[in-house]
Amino acid sequence: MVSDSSSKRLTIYDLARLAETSPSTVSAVLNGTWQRRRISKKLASKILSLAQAEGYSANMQARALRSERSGIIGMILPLYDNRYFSSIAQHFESEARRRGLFAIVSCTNRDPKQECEAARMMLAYRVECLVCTGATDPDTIAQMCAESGVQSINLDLPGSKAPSVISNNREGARQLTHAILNRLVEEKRSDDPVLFIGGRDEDHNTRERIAGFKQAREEVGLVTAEENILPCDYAADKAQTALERYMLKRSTPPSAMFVNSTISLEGIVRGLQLNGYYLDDIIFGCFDWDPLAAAFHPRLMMVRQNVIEMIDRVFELIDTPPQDPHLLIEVQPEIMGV
Amino acid sequence: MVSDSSSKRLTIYDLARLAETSPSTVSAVLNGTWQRRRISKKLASKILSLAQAEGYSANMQARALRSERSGIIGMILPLYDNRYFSSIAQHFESEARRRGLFAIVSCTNRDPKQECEAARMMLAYRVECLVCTGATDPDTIAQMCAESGVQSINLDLPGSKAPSVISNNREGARQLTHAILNRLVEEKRSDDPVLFIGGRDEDHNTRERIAGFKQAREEVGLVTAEENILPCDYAADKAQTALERYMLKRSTPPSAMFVNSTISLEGIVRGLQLNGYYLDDIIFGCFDWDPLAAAFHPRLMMVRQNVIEMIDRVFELIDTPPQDPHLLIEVQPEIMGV
DNA sequence: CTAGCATGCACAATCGGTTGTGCATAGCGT
DNA sequence: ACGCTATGCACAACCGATTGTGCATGCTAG
Repeated sequence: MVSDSSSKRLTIYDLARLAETSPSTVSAVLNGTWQRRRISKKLASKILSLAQAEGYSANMQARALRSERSGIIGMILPLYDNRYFSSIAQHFESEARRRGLFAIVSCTNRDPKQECEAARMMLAYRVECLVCTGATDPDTIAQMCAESGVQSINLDLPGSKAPSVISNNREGARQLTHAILNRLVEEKRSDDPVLFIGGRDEDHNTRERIAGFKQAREEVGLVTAEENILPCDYAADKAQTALERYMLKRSTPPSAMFVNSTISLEGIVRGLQLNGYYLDDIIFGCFDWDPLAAAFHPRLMMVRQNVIEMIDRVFELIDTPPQDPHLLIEVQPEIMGV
Repeated sequence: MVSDSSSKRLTIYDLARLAETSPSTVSAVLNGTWQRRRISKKLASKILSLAQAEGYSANMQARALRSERSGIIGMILPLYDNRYFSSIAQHFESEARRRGLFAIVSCTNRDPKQECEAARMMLAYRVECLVCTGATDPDTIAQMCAESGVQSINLDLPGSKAPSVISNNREGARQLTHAILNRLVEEKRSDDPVLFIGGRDEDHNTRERIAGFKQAREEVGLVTAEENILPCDYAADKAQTALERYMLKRSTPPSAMFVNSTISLEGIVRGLQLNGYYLDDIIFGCFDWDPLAAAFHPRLMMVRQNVIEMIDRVFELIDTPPQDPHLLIEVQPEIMGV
């Protein structure tokens, strides 16, 4: 490693001087097109070993500028801090890496303005594709991408201007609800009501989950009272107060609850603990997955969305872009702890 | 919005044609140096509104290439999937955004090879600074950065070739241990042993935490037997089997445990549940923070590292790079649930 | 002996910005 | 009327790669 004392980094021009050849030849060798350009094997290996020895690393900005390919793929994400979104980020990254792409992920706090701003930044950095995860307003972003000629894909929440990959929320909710109801039967409490709590009723996923919940109950001959459906938003505090308000009318907590995310579960559990209720007898079904929570509670069943398959589907869409922007791919989640 | 049907994006040359001026003028106006270049206010606002109307967005690759400033700041991270690391990523991102920088975060699975590879990529994209979080081998990366003339900073785990920002692990552990011991006294079980479990004894943080643990016990006149210190690595399975092996000699679980991360806690709780032990009486102190876990267990105390302050310190170091690469900044964590 | 092709490489334009410099014109003082 | 400065902008070089094209040279075939 000769690394100049000058902090300037090596360019193909430096390598060309060192190898006594031309920059274009160095470029061809380093980006693998040298056979097509009929560079001799001898010169090629000379340049390669030189580059190695000197620790050359290509300036991606220059490459991107000239080749019109940034090598970057972007994702916007609501939050990192739950197992679902963080594993989405993680798999997205490693899958991108496997394909020689550099993944950049931006966290937008479920805020449409931040989503737009992040998308604008990503487009400025000339991402080759933008994956829009759990966006509150996916269509605006899809529109921005389309105007820049950049492919976009929706993940977790569907949109109408770009293909979408989501979980089969209805079927997952149906299965989770059946699991809850079976557990009630096993424990001879089949007449007790089940409370659905958490999520937003404007949001596609919540609506589907409510539909699955009702459908499962219908399938065993139960009708669902609207008062037992509480889409009070996701936040822990909202869920906690919603439950407290619900319980004003009754003296005991519901024997079973369908909780629409771990963050809602957090509020609910905290509220019940604070009020001195014994938790272990309550049957929880949570449409989300957190192994630490699952370890703590014996009657907690969880839906684990199939992140690996979802990310695979996303990259398949990237490889062969579909014609239909309404394309909706639903991936089956798994019920844990039944 | 006139957006050409041609998918080509607008450049300063297009804007110059539209505004009947020169590209250099457009550039000066758009990057704010127009006053210094004595462009008339009239022309400036004409160009600005044109850029707005046409939805111009600068090509960051071109800008970075010419100005030698990518506007990118990088971070490598072991994992996303716990509250500590995910909030590090989240605050890093928003703080970077506040400073007009674009954050890119890469997940390296505690694997030195992946860490190196990610650092290489980041350097190829000409990050202006690299923050190295919880790296297994921070010095190698600091070395790579130094050779490229890029500033680097260690976070969470210290290194010797770049300044480091970490939690005050020893003091945090000392306080957590005191909290555990106080609880034992309150519950009249002060003679029961306390088990330290989880972490790696090669790792700086674990060593410090063990030291803090022992120190706290010493301060109340207790000596710590080495058999009660089990740095069995972080993974859930490792912790589970380590605890099971430990319990072969005794019939009941320890009344109190100092658990060195939520991932270890997961294995321990799961193991105890599987073996039918009643958890709620066990006092847990966990050097990590997870509000959902905290909601579930009444006797779980947790250490919440002060991520916001740590990230602030990191950016202060970026703003005014210190001369001494051995600089170690320790941030006080907070004990939750005492 | 020479046309013709393959081989091996160098030249130069280009991507889209940034920035040092230079050149008009206008305004001002004397 | 003349010189001087201030104003307002355009020119062109450059950042570091990629890539179409062209020019020697060597070899083969006729």
